[in-house]
Amino acid sequence: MATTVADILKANNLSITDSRKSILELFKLSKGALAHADIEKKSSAQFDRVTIYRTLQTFVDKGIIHTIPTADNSVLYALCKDDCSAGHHHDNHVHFICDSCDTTYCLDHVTIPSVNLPEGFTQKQTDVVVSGVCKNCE
Amino acid sequence: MATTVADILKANNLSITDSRKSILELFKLSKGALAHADIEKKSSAQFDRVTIYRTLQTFVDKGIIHTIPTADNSVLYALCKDDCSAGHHHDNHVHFICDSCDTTYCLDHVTIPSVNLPEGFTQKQTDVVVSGVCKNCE
DNA sequence: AGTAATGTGCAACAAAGTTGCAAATTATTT
DNA sequence: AAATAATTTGCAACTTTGTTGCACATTACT
Ligand SMILES: [Mn+2]
Ligand SMILES: [Mn+2]
Ligand SMILES: [Zn+2]
Ligand SMILES: [Zn+2]
Repeated sequence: MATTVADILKANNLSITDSRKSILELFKLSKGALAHADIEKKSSAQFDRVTIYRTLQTFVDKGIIHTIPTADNSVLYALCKDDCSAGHHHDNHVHFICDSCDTTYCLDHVTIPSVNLPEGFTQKQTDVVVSGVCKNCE
Repeated sequence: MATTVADILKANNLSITDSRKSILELFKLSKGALAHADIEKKSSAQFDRVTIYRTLQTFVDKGIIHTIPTADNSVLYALCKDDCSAGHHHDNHVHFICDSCDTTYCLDHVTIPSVNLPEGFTQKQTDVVVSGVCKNCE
């Protein structure tokens, strides 16, 4: 019994609506991370820009998706596969951006390496974004 | 004989103008990275928004400053201290963002750890952004 | 089915970034 | 040191991206 998108919404105390179902479905079907613009294009039904913004924000708040920092400072989102919850993300994995096909992957099994900070600096969170060529493009 | 901002501009074949001198000076005096908005505020003389955009882009192109990816996807810039040149950045250092004072540091002496990518993925560049509390705020 | 709670779309707005072009500044040549 | 050529600046106009308030629609609850 695979978890449906409705299950996920229910588990997070979110009303089950068309837009949330469609957008969450998109994430489940997508190989890589999605930007706001991708969702506007890919979703068969047409949702208002504002609805998409709010849906994404809600999903981030609930720990359903996480944002990914990129070198060109575009905003990307991907499903949380770790056990994230409202207010507590712990997506401690490396992200990979393919220079060729532009897909952004969550490398869920590549853990964040530890970093030796100078005296006086305390680490709380570490983001690692690697770019290069992905396995489909090599 | 310290290198003046004019020297840096000259070395990069850039005309020595008021805005470029002021903005470059700002970077030299600043402890941390600067956003476009910081420059608009901090520069004593008032420059047009467009001039600031273009100056920053020129400096990035010439390898004088580099951009820093951030979790909240704001665009930050900092001086390149490594031997970067036009078209060839190699700022292989860790960046640190203080959650308390919001300063972003280039940790020039903390080298990027290596990451074990899955089969088929080729690494070209790695960005590491650590957040936490800096030495001034602890 | 009826009511309360929540979410959506629209409109209007704000912020961020881009482009073309004339005027001003800087560099180069005489 | 002028004159000229090359580059840069500021303005205006525009695009793109993101935000907010509110009436209406949908979903959840009794
Ligand atoms: Mn991820
Ligand atoms: Mn740096
Ligand atoms: Zn690829
Ligand atoms: Zn600090």
